[in-house]
Amino acid sequence: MSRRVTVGLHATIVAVTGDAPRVLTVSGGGADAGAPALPFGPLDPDRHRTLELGLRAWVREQTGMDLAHVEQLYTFGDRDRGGAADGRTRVIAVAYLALVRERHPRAGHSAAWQPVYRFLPWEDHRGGEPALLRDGIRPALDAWIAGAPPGAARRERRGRADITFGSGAAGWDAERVLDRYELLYEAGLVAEARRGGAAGVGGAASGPAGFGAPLAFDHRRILATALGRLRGKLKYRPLVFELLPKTFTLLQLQRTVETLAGIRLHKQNFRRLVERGALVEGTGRRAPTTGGRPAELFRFRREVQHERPAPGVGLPGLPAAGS
Amino acid sequence: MSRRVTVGLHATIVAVTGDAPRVLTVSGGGADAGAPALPFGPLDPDRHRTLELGLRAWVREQTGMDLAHVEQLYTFGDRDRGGAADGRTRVIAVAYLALVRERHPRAGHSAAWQPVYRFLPWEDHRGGEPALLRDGIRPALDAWIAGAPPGAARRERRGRADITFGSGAAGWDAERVLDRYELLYEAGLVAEARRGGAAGVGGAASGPAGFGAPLAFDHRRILATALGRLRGKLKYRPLVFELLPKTFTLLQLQRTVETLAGIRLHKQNFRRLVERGALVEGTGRRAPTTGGRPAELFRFRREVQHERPAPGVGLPGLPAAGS
DNA sequence: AGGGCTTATGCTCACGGTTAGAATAACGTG
DNA sequence: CACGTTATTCTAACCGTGAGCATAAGCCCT
Repeated sequence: MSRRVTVGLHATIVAVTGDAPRVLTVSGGGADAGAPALPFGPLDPDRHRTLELGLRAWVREQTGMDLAHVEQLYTFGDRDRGGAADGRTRVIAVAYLALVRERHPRAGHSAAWQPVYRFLPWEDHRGGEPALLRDGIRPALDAWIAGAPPGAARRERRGRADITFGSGAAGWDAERVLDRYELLYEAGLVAEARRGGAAGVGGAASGPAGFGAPLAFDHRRILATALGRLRGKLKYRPLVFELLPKTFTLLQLQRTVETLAGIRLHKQNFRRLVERGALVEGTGRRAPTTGGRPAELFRFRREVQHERPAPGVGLPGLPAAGS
Repeated sequence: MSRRVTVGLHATIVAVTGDAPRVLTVSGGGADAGAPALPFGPLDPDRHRTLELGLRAWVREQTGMDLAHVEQLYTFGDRDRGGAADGRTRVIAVAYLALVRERHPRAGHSAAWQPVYRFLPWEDHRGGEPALLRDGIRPALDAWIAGAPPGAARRERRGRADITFGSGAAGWDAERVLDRYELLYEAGLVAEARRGGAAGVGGAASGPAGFGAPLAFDHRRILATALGRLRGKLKYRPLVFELLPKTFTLLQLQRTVETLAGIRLHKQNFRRLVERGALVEGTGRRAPTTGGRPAELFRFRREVQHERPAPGVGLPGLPAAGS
């Protein structure tokens, strides 16, 4: 007995290229043959003065990348979360979210950018509700619901599915990414659940591998946490600008937000929000035209953070916070 | 070298009694002679299957209390955060927020309830802006601002002070509890900063001990994190009801929210919000009268969590989320 | 040069929720 | 029974959002 405790520092590094949010992965290890993993490494209590510095050091070593915006997400510590080489070490995972502007994987490292929606395909609603949700996930969830004994237990399952997947009166809540992943995990509809030992409804309903591509260990849970947090924070913090070049058109800005939020937004209203919120200022210049009237290039007004309490881009549903 | 790593589990246990939010403390240790501390203990990798179970075990042992609602707050891991007995152990602190209904300290333990606003007196705005803020903190912050070299550095300090303490155009943002504490820490205006080694403006401006009563280690930072998170979450999660008896009047509910938020609310509108939000349902019964027309007793409608995406009590400024 | 296509940008209108307060109801007390 | 106190109902002004129309400014084609 008397296991050791190790603290792992895990990075969910997100960028947006073209019309897809991407996450940086390294070639995975662990029980599952080679599912990709998030970059991580153990805290070195001698060398790392703070957790965040330790994280940056590991990321630089594994991916050759220097991180700008970094924030802590959550700490995972269940005994069965995996992540330990042997059974004698207890690995506590402190997970971080990092946003980077460009897409420089840097050669010589095994790191690669993967579309976030490969791992969480049910989260992308920009083209309406994904077919996977209608044809795959909802039926499988119905089976899971029907698998509970009638009465309170079944109503409980139905209520959770309705609220997290927006089937009921309330619509789709883009922020509940983690709730959805955890529900699928409990229902045995993601590959990780088989490893972890959740019961599930059996293999047939969800296909042999479960929905979405798996990540090593509990890293898909971390990714879900990151996406949910990011979506929530967009509304009241000017995070998008960490992902954009220094100047950009309003459509670029809108597309980046839509890409992360997984939903489409009304163009004119979006424009009104960011302009009225004084989040951006026009440079006189125009963007290289792409077929129509050329758009003006804007730049982020950093001062906003010292002017208004909660500057964000405002997603529908929730009215914009602050002022 | 080659220090050991330990994971500490820290509990911020909050209750509301009368008109004050309270936090459970144990008799402190550490460098500062006996400042109270939050209950905490190290993770035992053999006995504690999850972090939360470990936390519950420690709290039961130290205070004799069983926790209901528990959520993770943040993980603190700076090398200089204190919390280690000797210099050879690196203690990572995973902090939790717990809400309990009643006020049962349980004899035989050193635990005691302390008013939260003893440690963060500038956070209570129910009676208007506290005198301490006007006469003590703002002048001291002005001195700190003036202590920076003129130009960008000084503007930067002024901007931060304005936004966190609401001096500028934007008003007081109740949620920025942590920002305010950290600003005071950096400015050397809380006792812990002297221990930690922040520069500060000198003792005279802030009094010999700094503003507010100190806690051991970095526990006041944890408390600030907890209060900020709690205030934020009130708006979109029905957390208040964890702090109230099973039945309560609408005024009791309002007072509890006000107590935590540190601001006064408009009575009629508050009532409309919770009723329209279907957060509560009336029992036919009336409360024992306290001077005026007797109020109806209400109870929390747990079903709400399965009906609406973000049920909360709604604070002013922000429109109620969801639906 | 002009028509047609595409994207950018400006503007309006209706709706719903919030703010703030008046007005009324129901109880105890002197 | 008038009065003070608290509960509860209702109203009017205001603001932000949701949605769509209309116009501007480029390109490409004939």
